[in-house]
Amino acid sequence: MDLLVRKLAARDVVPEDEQQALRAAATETVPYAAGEEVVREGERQTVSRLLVSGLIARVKLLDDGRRQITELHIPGDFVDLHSFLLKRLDHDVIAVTPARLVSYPHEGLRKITEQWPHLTRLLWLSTTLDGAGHREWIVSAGRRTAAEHVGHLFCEFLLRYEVVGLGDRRRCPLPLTQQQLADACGLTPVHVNRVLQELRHEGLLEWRAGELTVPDFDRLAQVSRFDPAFLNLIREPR
Amino acid sequence: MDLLVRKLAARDVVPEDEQQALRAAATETVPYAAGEEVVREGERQTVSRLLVSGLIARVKLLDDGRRQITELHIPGDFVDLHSFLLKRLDHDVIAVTPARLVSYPHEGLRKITEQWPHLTRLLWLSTTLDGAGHREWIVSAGRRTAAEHVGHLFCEFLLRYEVVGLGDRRRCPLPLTQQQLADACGLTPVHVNRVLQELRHEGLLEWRAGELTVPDFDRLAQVSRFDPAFLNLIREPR
DNA sequence: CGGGACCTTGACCAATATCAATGGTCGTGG
DNA sequence: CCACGACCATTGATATTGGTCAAGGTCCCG
Repeated sequence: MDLLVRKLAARDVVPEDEQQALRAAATETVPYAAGEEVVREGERQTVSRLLVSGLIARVKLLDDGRRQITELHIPGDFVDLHSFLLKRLDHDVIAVTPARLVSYPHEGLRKITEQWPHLTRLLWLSTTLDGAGHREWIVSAGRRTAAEHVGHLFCEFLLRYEVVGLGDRRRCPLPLTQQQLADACGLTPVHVNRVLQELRHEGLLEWRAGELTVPDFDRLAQVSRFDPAFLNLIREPR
Repeated sequence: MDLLVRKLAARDVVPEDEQQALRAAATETVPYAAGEEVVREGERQTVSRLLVSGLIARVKLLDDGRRQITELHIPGDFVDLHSFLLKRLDHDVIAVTPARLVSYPHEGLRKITEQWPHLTRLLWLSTTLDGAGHREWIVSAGRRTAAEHVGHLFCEFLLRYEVVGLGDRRRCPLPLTQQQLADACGLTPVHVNRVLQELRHEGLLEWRAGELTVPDFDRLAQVSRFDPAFLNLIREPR
């Protein structure tokens, strides 16, 4: 919850009473094991979930086994706030690492939309930030080279972890396998491996034991054509 | 406006008083010429715009000229409702054909969030539908072949036009150039051309004079691995 | 000590991009 | 009414990126 407030506070003021209203809407905290499914595509949802710890992926599957990760969530992210409105998701949500999620029943979220218009707008904002992230991924998949794509994703991670105070632009957690990174980038694990070697040889990054280290963020950002504008890190009234 | 109601009514009941509240929030209708810019990336917005006629694209540009269309809007779509919350967009919005857009000042939308919680949720829903569309595009760019990608986009168009009553699953407007289609799919115009020939030779589609004709929707959907679930065409309380 | 998951490497291949030309269509002005 | 130019579609030859297949190698954990 605190992490969500930190994330929202990077974009607007979050008054104390709204923070309390949010807190009041939460029910239990549920732990998941690595690889466990949190939400299955198409099933009717009655709660949305906020990630407290761990890493979560939204995964879309094609019938012949092809898979694409469409978003990776870090602590402080609502992993399926959109299920409040969509009711049924178009994708699975799975725990990449062990994770803990706090439930927000839709009933309580509905009450928030009836009593807390500004808080409602902040939650709505949170889903539009997801949308902006999606658009950036479309660009990466459509028009960036494999190396730019991987580098861009890493830059995104560093800044998002920085926002919630769990990393900075030099280092952040990145507990993924190369296979999973490939699924996020729409590449082959073999090719991801080659791209990583290239980036490592150029001294742009290190990635070991689930932790990413980038000695010179600006250089990686430049090589990857990374522009942080899509993160909408501007504090103003919403 | 009627088109927006039709689009929303495909997902929930829209009471008459909410329709009126929406209508009251609109101000003027603005015409745009083909190719004209509607919104420039990064500029502060004070209104959102609903498309009444024509075709609109959201375009992201890289500094070296690469361009990616991240969404195509048909009548009945809010082209930048997300600017109500983001205030500054991460992309340009341009008119592909001559178009007319109705303005909804953010001030009026804010009032809606304060007085019409259910209508607010419907508008929020509308932006999450955009998000679901984005995810499908990520999959297309990352894990579908060029032919599947193009075919998938065409299926999406047919169904979206059907929802607002401006087409059906046999035919719909598609006033794009091959270059623009290439920018939407992250392909080269040359390759898009070859893919189109292939699809045409297999009798899957015709596309002339800005109109798409698909003799057998199910066959194209199957070939393209199209699953309409992401369009969330389910009528239920939100 | 053994097995499994993950990473790495090499050889080869396929999908798509690039480059360069040609031809069609349509609106406009002479 | 015709000629021109602009934009768009098409085609062929060739290049490149990233995929496929297959074989180790490493590391961790039971």
